[in-house]
Amino acid sequence: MIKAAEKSNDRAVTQTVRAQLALRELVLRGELNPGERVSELQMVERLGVSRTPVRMALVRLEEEGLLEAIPSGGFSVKTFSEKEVFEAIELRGTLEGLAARLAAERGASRTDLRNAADCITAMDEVVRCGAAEIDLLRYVELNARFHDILIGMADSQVLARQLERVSALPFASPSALVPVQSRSPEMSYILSVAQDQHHCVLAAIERREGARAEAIMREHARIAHRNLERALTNQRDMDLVPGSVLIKRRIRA
Amino acid sequence: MIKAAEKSNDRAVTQTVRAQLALRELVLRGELNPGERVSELQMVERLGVSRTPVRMALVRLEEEGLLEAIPSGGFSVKTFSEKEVFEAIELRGTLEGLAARLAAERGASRTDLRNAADCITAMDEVVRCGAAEIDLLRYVELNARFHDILIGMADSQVLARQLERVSALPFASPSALVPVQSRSPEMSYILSVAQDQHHCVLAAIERREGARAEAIMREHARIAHRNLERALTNQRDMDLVPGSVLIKRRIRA
DNA sequence: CGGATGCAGAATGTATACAGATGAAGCGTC
DNA sequence: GACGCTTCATCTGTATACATTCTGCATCCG
Repeated sequence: MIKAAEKSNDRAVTQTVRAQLALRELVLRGELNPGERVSELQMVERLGVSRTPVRMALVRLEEEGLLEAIPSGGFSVKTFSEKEVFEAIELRGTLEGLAARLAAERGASRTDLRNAADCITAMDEVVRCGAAEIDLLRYVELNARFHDILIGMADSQVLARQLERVSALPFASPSALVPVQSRSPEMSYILSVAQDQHHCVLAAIERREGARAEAIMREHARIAHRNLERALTNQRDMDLVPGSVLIKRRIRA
Repeated sequence: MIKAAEKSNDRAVTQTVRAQLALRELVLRGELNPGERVSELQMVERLGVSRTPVRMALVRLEEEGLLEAIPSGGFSVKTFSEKEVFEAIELRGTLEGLAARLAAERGASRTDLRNAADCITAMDEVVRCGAAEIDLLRYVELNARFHDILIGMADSQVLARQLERVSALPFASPSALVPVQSRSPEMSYILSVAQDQHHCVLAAIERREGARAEAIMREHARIAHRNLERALTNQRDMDLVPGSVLIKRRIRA
């Protein structure tokens, strides 16, 4: 993936985009201290592009929510309280709920329904494996695809755009917290619950049951809630949470 | 280069911010043809700042949703279908519903509750006037304030930020479509319904009735829905809709 | 000893020059 | 007369120079 990008970086990919991707990576990997100012000149020498693309990237990452404007000028790496992370997940659940309801009320296309069904079937196969043998990476990939298809079924550019913004916060994206489950003894139990919700929401959409579809997606997001709670109490599980370095942790007993 | 008058005017306001405000105004007033490319150099001579601030403003307005990136480079004025406008309003309703629910579940502060109550009381006075004498401008102002207070009661930066984004689309903001009512014979009727919803949502929040508060705010947004439908069928009412020039209208019988 | 002031360094905001690319218009040929 | 090619103008993307502002530290005064 990255190789392909580098391969064609001479033409299609502008310096601005490259700077944006590289900067995001730096922020998410915690190589820039949270709360600290992001110096343009330092980024110039670190990313190998001039100030103009760096500035563009900074502005875009601020809009994306990963950076914060400093009143006196410039940007700093944003930090998130535990409360904010929970709220971001809740927000995603609400928006995905809206997407599911719209899909149900408007009616999804046959191809969308079939794609979603195929996706669920593939996940069924992954989950059916013994707990020790589960291909979590594949599950994460399929899960992300299912959520994308769902958003597509709502057929709303406006909503899709907003959901993109929420999911830009790495810990709020649909499958961000799935890996945390891998450390849990209840993993296969949680997975089958989540998977059942996938089945149910698709059934609800097919039957035009908007309210039910919405409710299921909201509850579905609450699984991420629970996973996050687990990660917050078990220090070592935080490694599995993307962008965890941005989360300003409270002291816990 | 900077004139003394402008310098004293606002030293704090950067050229970028000025360009952003001016450009947004140009777009919203329809002085830039929707769908057309926004030339940087033209904006330079029209806004009186150099290319750099213009570029910054363009990027920010794209993130804001008023402009659209052209694949080959540059930006164009975005157009919205009627469907998208309805969806934006629905989205705002959903998010405000979430805000109301959070406010109810978490409990609002006494000062917030009192401010909201005061705001409603002031609106009551405006609405109580005879239909012919209503100070619509004041109602719009109070309405906007009430919605702001409500968002504040949810006490969620993440949610507030998202709502800001949705309301950036001018026709989706809470009181954008109120003026359309002024041309309606049912104005005072609609106003009192909306006002009753204000009363009810506040009561629900006070009593910690989250589900009810959420449902009310969703339905509250549907009033904007109805106003928009009116404006779309009555050509002349479209003048009252902010940013109406961006709406790509379908042919209607 | 503490606080204020002034200076130096750096960082940002802004302007502009340059290069590659894109799109259109005009000319030539079939 | 139409189609295609070439050329040119214009635009964006990028780099860099300049000016103003902010920050941090050291020094000086109360």
